[in-house]
Amino acid sequence: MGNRHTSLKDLARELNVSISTVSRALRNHPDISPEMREKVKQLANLRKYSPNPLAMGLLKQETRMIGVIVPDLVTHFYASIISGIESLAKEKGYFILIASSNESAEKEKESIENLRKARVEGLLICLSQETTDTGHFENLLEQGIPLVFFDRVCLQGQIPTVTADNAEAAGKITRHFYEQGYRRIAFISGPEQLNISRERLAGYKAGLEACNLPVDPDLIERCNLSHDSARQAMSRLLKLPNPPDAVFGINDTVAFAVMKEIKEHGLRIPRDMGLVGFTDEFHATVVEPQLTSITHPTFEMGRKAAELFFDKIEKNAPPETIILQTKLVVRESSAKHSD
Amino acid sequence: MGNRHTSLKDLARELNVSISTVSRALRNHPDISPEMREKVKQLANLRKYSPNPLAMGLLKQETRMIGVIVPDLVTHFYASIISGIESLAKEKGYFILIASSNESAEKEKESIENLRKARVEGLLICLSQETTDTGHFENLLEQGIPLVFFDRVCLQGQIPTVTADNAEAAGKITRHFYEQGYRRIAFISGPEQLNISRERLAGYKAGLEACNLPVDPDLIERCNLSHDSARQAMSRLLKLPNPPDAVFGINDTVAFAVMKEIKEHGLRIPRDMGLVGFTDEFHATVVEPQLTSITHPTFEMGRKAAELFFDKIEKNAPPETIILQTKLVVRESSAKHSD
DNA sequence: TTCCGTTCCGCAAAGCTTTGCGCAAAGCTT
DNA sequence: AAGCTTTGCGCAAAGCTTTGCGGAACGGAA
Repeated sequence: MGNRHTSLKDLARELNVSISTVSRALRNHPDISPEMREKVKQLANLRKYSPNPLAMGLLKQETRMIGVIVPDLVTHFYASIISGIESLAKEKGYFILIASSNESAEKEKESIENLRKARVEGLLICLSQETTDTGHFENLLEQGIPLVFFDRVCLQGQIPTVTADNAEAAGKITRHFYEQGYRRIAFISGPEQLNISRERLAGYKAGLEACNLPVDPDLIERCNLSHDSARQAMSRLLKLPNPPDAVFGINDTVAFAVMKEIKEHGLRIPRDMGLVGFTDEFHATVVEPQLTSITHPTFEMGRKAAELFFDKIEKNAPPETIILQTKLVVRESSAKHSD
Repeated sequence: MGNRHTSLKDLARELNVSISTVSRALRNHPDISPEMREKVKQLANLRKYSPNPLAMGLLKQETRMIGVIVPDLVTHFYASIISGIESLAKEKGYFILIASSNESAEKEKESIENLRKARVEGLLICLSQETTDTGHFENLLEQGIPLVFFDRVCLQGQIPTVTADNAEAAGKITRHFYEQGYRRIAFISGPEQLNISRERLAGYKAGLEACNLPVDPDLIERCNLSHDSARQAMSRLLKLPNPPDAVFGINDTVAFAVMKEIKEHGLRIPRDMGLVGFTDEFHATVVEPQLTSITHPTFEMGRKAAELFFDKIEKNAPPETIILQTKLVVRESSAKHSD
């Protein structure tokens, strides 16, 4: 193979000194004479020595790996969050192990176990859509495993979390619709157990109230966040005797699916139907009409989540709840008055 | 902390037997009596014992980790490939460590070093756009580190690779344009050092020839695969005295950027300008008009790349070159005759 | 010359697992 | 009853690193 890395032992043998001497020389221990130190360092460079992280891990009882679990890997939203996590992890000399739950509570549990078996030092998790039982998280807590939730969270107060200001954002959207002249504003939400569903729904209702609009249960739809399910939800809205004139979707996927359904139904956006989504920068500008949306600070969300993790393991900081502010970026899909 | 995992030693102490007995009992070694085996297994279950991968790695000289380097993390294309890699890795009990080169040759090198330091057993790489020097890859080869390239490759023959059939795909696109009645077909390519640029360019030219169209150098543009650079390339094409009536972009990002530029220029797709991209399923249907495109089998590409890696480490298979067939999916953006 | 203090380095343990070998006790044969 | 095999388990090494402690050699001082 030749595949073997050079070890301290190799260097020691070649220099005819003991392993401890080599180790100390490389770490600038004062017990080692300057000449010896230089000799060792030179050879180490030549042989491209780098300490074996397995041995170090065993010794120090740390793996410098953290586990990240997201509902899926292929959505830009999560990819971007992961990117943020990775940026801080890299600075700290940590690697991240990524697993996807595929929105399944079962797979989420499985991934947690796998990552634990791999000896990650902590877990950063975005809940799967299905997750209702929080027992496995409480288990982790009891075992003292650092845990951070982002975007979709639970057990707030006990566990550090970072989310967007969902209620405020949903309120912004509703008021924006109102200002643009829309009066029957619908909301396509997600599963009730998700905090993002609940918070955005609450913000939506608060927004309606602020505008003196009634809350019409007919205008509140649910879907399971899949493309098809979102289209069906929109389809139901369109079949209403008194259909909405504006709708906002709870996330990227939903917004795009809704857009398609509206178009196929022969309605024009924004003239016949206003549309606003929750998404990150990238996708919103690709579609036509460009999507007015709440832009998530995804990269920052990831980075903050990582920060919370390191705060925990470095300073044993108490669980903090970070709420990131969002921006309503007005584009074409809600500009009723501009066309 | 309590954060410690139970070890064989813990089990051994609790059962008043030796560590080796515990180890053998768990591995069903015949030397151990059935009663002892059961007793050990029960306690192991109770204490949730799982072997320490660091210790195992040290012993067996394997980490069960593989490194993956992609040009970026946030593009659906790579995310989907990674998803494919992960699916096989998971089956084989391997974890993947993901790094992004950000299209920089420097960062690519850096990532390789980092992953090597982390003791990955092999590397699956999609070249950065900048990479011209292949020295560091040859180094890996000499050291006997399993290496697989996907999508953007080099050193073919020496290293296992999996790519799309780029030339054939580009030919298909060109002929499709011709059949739709387009006659001045432009191609926006990427950096010359990338095989995907060269192969698609070759296929483009061959396609023109097959249709008895001349190869006009004016119609061949290059960009650095960024959004802005692609738009500028398209802008140059539009300013030509004799501009194209169809264009195909070398990848997702380019295709979308081109689409925007065309629209902002006041041209209609597909009537005034045909457009075809190289992309995966997801994005093509989100934009309007829906994008005719060569769909990459991204997930499969990732999975195949992982297969080649395991072939190498399990059977020491010689470097294979896998070429995946693509599909031309005709949608709206090139349907000149249907509107 | 003897003793003490530096200076510089090696031994060994710990962290966890697997496995070849050795060893004791029990069971069997003659 | 003596000698053999089998059964069931423990010792120790190897894989790699760090670090407390012990120790040799050498210098200087008395």
